[in-house]
Amino acid sequence: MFEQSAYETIPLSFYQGDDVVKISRELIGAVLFHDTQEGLVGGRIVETEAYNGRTDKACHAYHRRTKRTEVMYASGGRAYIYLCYGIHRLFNIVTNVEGKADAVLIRAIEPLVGLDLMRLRTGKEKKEFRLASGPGVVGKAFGFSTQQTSTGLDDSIWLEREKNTEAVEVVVAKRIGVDYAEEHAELMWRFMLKGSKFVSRK
DNA sequence: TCTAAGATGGGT
DNA sequence: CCCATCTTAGAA
Repeated sequence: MFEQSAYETIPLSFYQGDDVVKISRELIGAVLFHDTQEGLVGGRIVETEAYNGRTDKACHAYHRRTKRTEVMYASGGRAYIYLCYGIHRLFNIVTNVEGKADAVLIRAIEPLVGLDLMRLRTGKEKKEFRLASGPGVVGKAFGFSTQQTSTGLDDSIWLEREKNTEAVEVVVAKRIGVDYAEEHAELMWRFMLKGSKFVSRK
């Protein structure tokens, strides 16, 4: 469960670090919130992927700077939300300093707050461990829209972490759905909370 | 302008 | 395996 007093909001400075792979790993166990008129939802991040604009063929911003990816070039601590396959809204956290296009894709979440609202958004029959077990359903359960891209993570969308950082066991793996990235598809840049049943299915 | 393809998910 | 669905990037 979520014991509020044991958590603190992650400051924007955290996201401005220069190692997106390290940040991706450190975000495992953090709690993501989204407050809307419909209500508050929140949950523990159990799966992430790192994308690096300068060295990574899988990254949308690899050797290009377009209208869609412009937000990735901003300083860390904003949302990058885009439409995938014309259907899904994928939520990313922009990292690094201005000019460096890095981001962390949030792939799966363990629901903690606002489960009824998540079920309303994703479909009544949803099992709890499938409510946000994939980047597409994370976007759906949390009610993200592409218009929120570039929103700062210090307002209606924010993250919290435990004050006394406990050792979190993290599993490392290849990223999903990036076969087009050739040799970079092999990078072990996906991170999961060890033993979590809330991760995306294979 | 035109078009192919995509950091997916759910159903058959 | 198949397909929904629509923006975006890059080509023409």
